[in-house]
Amino acid sequence: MAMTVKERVENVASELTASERKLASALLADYPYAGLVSIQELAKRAEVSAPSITRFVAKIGLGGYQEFQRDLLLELKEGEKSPVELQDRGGRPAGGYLSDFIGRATALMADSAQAITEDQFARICKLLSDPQRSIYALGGRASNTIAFQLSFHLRQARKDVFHLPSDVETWPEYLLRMRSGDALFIADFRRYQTDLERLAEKASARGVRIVLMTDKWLSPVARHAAEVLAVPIESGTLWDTYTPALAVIEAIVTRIAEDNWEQTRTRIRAWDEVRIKERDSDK
Amino acid sequence: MAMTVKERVENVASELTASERKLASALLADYPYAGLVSIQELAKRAEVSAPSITRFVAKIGLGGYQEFQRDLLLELKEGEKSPVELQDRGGRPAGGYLSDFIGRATALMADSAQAITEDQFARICKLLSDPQRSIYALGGRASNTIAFQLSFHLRQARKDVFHLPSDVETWPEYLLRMRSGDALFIADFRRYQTDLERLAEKASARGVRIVLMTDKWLSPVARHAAEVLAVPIESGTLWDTYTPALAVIEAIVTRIAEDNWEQTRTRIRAWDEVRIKERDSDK
DNA sequence: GCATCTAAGAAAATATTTTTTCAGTCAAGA
DNA sequence: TCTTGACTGAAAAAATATTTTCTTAGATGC
Repeated sequence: MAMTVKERVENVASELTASERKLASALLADYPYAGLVSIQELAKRAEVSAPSITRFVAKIGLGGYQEFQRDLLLELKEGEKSPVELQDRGGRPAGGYLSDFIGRATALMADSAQAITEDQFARICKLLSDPQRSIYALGGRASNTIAFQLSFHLRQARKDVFHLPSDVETWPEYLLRMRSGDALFIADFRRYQTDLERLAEKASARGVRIVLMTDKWLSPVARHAAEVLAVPIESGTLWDTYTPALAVIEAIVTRIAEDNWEQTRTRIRAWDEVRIKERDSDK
Repeated sequence: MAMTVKERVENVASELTASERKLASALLADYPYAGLVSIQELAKRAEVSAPSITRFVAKIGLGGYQEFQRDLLLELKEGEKSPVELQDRGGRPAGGYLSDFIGRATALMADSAQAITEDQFARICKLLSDPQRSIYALGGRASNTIAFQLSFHLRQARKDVFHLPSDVETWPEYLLRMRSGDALFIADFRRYQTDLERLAEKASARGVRIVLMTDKWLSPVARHAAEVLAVPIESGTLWDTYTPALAVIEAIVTRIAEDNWEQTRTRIRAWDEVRIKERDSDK
């Protein structure tokens, strides 16, 4: 599938029949959108019959109209990404490595604001700040640090925040402690961990509301989740970045801290005092 | 068709059910392409049933899945033509809390590319990838997670990476192990921890090269550091964000992984194998 | 002018997709 | 604890899309 549809058409251009040429013109005139409608509509627009299209598609070496459309769609998706997004948005194309990387991350982050509605954001903040519920959090191997950022800051704003250790052995203990209505925050990006799905399943069975942060391919945990935060991350590539995920998490904890400012301040102060006392007693 | 599909989704966001929200996330995470596949495929990807999609489409005020796809296609076609409009639509200036927050973070991140020269970046990458040296890392209370991101990924690309525990008591042990020429990565943002400065001082005395990541007010650790990465962070405010710091760290580890790709791949594979074996023996 | 062949569309057959119906499940409230 | 109501997905039904078959029209060579 190294060939684009357009290339395929050009390759066979010389051996096309009259109506096939008509079709090719119509397709190339509004490429690739013309090919993304139903075969009948395309037939009408190109003023040929549907069977001619089927034959045409076979002629350019594709298995059928569906495959043809799938290919066009993939091209479209790819095309959008590389030339436009990577160069245009990322700023200096000839910049250095660092500014290049940061350019990409910046673009992705801007996207993440789009991918999550304010409504969902508000709902999740409300859920995680509800003092009636206990909050449990954890993440996958690489994303655990991100999840930890959430529990760390959340702990400053409210009580009953628990971060599950990575060690699977300890999970049952936490599971038993979870009560219906509690919330479990899970960050899981590719490559997904089956451990997490099992955990989610059991927690979900106990009536725990699961908030999942994942990438666009959706972790299997999504099956059990009440809320899915899908952040746009080029997860799985060497060019990974978790910055959009971090930004969303920071937005959540900041919002919660703001809304419960009095309480947060009190908690931080109390916490500081304990820390200072401990240190003094060390001396 | 004055409304885009995305707008429609946002309009009804508050009255969506659990699986509809899941669907909305999946759609927005890969908008609009996610919606251009068959209803069944979308159902599979979003982990909901096809009927739920039909109901969802009706809920956002469209006549059916076909109409939904037609609209998405039209948007795509339009959007391609005028990038200006796309930008206009996307970045609501009067957006909500989340987009506001992300907007700030994005701006800060763009700045951070400016604040660090490519030269310094390259120097640090070289230092941290040098197999002759051992690498030690840690961070302050809040920034430890960020530092951890560095040691976690660095560990995949090379040997001899150690993350110091938060517990001060254990530090002397690590200090004694450090040798002249080793590198110590410290992340320290306001409010600074005096612990860290003492650690830096002792390490520095042993000939350890210290790389400091801090904010523009410069942690006291800077005194002993060979390299200071000052990332623009509104540290100390309620509106904190570590995203620029994370971006820089990710850029560093990505660069190092790329430069030592063969080795990194080998290490990751070996690592995976051990993990899988462990899991198997659990059974 | 006739036979023959290719190409194209109509219609039928097939495959696929979309929608509706319906029964089970789960959470919230009495 | 029980009831109620809303949500959900499995399965069936309906609609639609795609492909195949078959017939006709037109071109070409004899």
